[in-house]
Amino acid sequence: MPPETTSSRIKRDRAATRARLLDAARLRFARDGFDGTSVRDVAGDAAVDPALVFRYFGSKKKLFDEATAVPEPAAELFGGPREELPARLLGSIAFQDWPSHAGEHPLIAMLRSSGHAETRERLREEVCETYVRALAELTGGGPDGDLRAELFSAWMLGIGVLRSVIGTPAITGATPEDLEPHLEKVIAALLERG
Amino acid sequence: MPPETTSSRIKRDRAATRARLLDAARLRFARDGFDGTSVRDVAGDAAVDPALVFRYFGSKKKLFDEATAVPEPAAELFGGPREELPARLLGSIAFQDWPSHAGEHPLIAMLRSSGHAETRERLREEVCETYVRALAELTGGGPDGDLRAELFSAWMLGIGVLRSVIGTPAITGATPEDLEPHLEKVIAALLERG
Amino acid sequence: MPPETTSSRIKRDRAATRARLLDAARLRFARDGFDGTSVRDVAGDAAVDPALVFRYFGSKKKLFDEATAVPEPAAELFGGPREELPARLLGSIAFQDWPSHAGEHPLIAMLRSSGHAETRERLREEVCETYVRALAELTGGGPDGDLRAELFSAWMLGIGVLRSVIGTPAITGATPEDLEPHLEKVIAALLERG
Amino acid sequence: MPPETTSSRIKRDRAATRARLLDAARLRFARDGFDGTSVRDVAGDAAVDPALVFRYFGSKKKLFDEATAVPEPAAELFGGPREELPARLLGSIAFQDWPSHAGEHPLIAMLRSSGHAETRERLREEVCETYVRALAELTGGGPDGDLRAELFSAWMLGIGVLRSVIGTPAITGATPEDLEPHLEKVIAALLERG
DNA sequence: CATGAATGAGGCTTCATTCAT
DNA sequence: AATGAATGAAGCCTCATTCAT
Repeated sequence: MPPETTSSRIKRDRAATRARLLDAARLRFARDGFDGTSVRDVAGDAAVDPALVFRYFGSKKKLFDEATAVPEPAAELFGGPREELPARLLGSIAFQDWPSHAGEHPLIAMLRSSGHAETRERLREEVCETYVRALAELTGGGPDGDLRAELFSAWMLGIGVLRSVIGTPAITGATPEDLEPHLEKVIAALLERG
Repeated sequence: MPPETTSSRIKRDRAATRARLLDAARLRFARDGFDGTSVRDVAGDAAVDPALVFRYFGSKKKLFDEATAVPEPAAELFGGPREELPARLLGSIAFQDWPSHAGEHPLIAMLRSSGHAETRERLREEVCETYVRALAELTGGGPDGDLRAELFSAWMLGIGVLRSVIGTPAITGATPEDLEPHLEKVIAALLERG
Repeated sequence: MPPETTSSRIKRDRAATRARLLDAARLRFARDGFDGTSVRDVAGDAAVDPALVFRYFGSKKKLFDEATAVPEPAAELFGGPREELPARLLGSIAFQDWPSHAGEHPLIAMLRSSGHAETRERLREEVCETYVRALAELTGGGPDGDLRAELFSAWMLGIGVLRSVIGTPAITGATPEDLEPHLEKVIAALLERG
Repeated sequence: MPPETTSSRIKRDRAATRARLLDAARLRFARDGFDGTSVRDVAGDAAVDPALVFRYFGSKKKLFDEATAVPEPAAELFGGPREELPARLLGSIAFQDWPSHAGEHPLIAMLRSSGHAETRERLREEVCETYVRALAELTGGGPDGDLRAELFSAWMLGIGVLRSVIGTPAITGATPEDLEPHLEKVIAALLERG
């Protein structure tokens, strides 16, 4: 019997335990929010003693921060051809499955913890630095370029909220193809130089 | 002193106390969410013993339900000329001051407690029955009329979120006049018969 | 059966419960120090739920502060004839039984929690404002009057420590009469104008 | 490379590590007391894994016992001329810097952990066997020789407490020269044959 | 033998809720 | 019917200590 069998009990492996805690935390925080998640919950999901949360992360808050840290700037998301950026963003927010975040886009999931000021700040930075900044390049940069980029971001975020959180029927049942023609029009209305 | 005076005084007090509790609860729940609000907070704001919350409402949850029950459908909102409906809705979500809800629109405030399934359900009903239904009348009712109405609702809700919760600079600083031209275009893009 | 029988179960009486907690805290803190005492211990001694400690005192620290607050300036202690003051002070520190403080003088008991800076500060104030100040009046006020008053206070405190804390045999077994002649001499050596 | 080199290196390391742990423990226990010191603190100061504390000493308590064991009776302290013994003792308690004990005399430092019965017992032994015994030789051995020796020890200990723990101003600012005349008088009052 | 991952008990504190008066 | 004292569960976190590697 190979020795890995023993070690496959997933025990005594700092990196693995930390990662399991982080995974569990991402899921719980995404689904139930910061207040709705207890350290015991997370530790239980990871099949680990709650004390390890503090050993590895210092506090519930720091675990939350690390678990909800935006992943890589999604290089592929912003890498492709410019004209397709809005479609890719919308797809990422509304249609992509994020198994690590209970299925939702991280931004949408973080809204669930927006009662905490710091979470709001992180949301603002992420929306401004990533979405608005990238979209503003498409607006032709007029005097209201940022406003239009924000308005388009608002639309995408709103779609995400209606689809993932509130669950209105039409948007929830829609496919990317269903949305495509409307996306075109809204792009034309908000993003393209007026 | 006639006995009904006493009893009516008590009755008025009881009703007044209940109302004060509801007002306080609305404010707290809107500002801090369900989890961020304690029964003692609410009772303290109403200058009332916490036990009365249970006497009058049964539980914190039931107080929440009653406090966040959607008010009347805001007759005036839907009463005016049809063409101005989207502008009125957007104004209501993004620009109106709701003193009873810590300044925010009730829908936006309820998002703060969307970790609770029942809150989500109530949000869905409100969005569908009120916003989508009313807007669908403007879409010409094509096969995707509901979808377009939802997409427009998503935009308005997203604007509310970006303005009240996340606080992105351009939308936060915008006036109704700033938004007006964009509103026109998005109406044309989503609501008017394509 | 008189109604007091029911209320003699010592329940539902805010003042009495608070007092019982305070008594239990004084005893525990005196005997085991701040760190050696848990809120559960105190509440257990008072036959009360631990949560009441926080309801009535706010925190363990505040309970400690209130429990170890110096009682009245012991009017009788400083009221009598001046020449007998040292004897009365020594008696109070070394021989008086303080049932509220596990038998020890409060100052001696507080030494057990002197790991906390605030406790040291309170001790300093008490020693300076009460003992040194009163004794300095007996020193003839020479340039080193305060020093001699402190040196005499040190002697009394040391006796208290040896008797109550360390338990050296001769002092522990001594009676006030045994100490009297030595007291006279030390008074002459330290307090009286040299 | 001969094998004993390796084993002796290890042995030296083991001894050195043990010694470093003891030094760190002495310092921490002296400064913060038993309860205020954690095993991790000590191990951290010694730059060593906390588990070694248990491997080398068995428990925190045993580490404490060993770390606070009275050092050698300080031969030099008791070696000089008899008449100067009280002055040397007082200097050792009140003015000597004990870098191994955070600056304080070990007896004073141990008072900080006097909540533990065993610490008190060790304090008693040390005071009796060392101080009282040596001082009793100066009392002329009358019937109350031990009592007078204890009373003088109490004075010294009290001075140490007021100076190092409580920090009363006059004693804290005093130099050995300031104390010298008072020392003479108290020696005459307590130690010399009456 | 040394390392460090893991643990379980216990600490302080808050909260929704119940119960005696 | 109203008050407020009391409660018990749960929350976050720390610590001494053990156990696998």
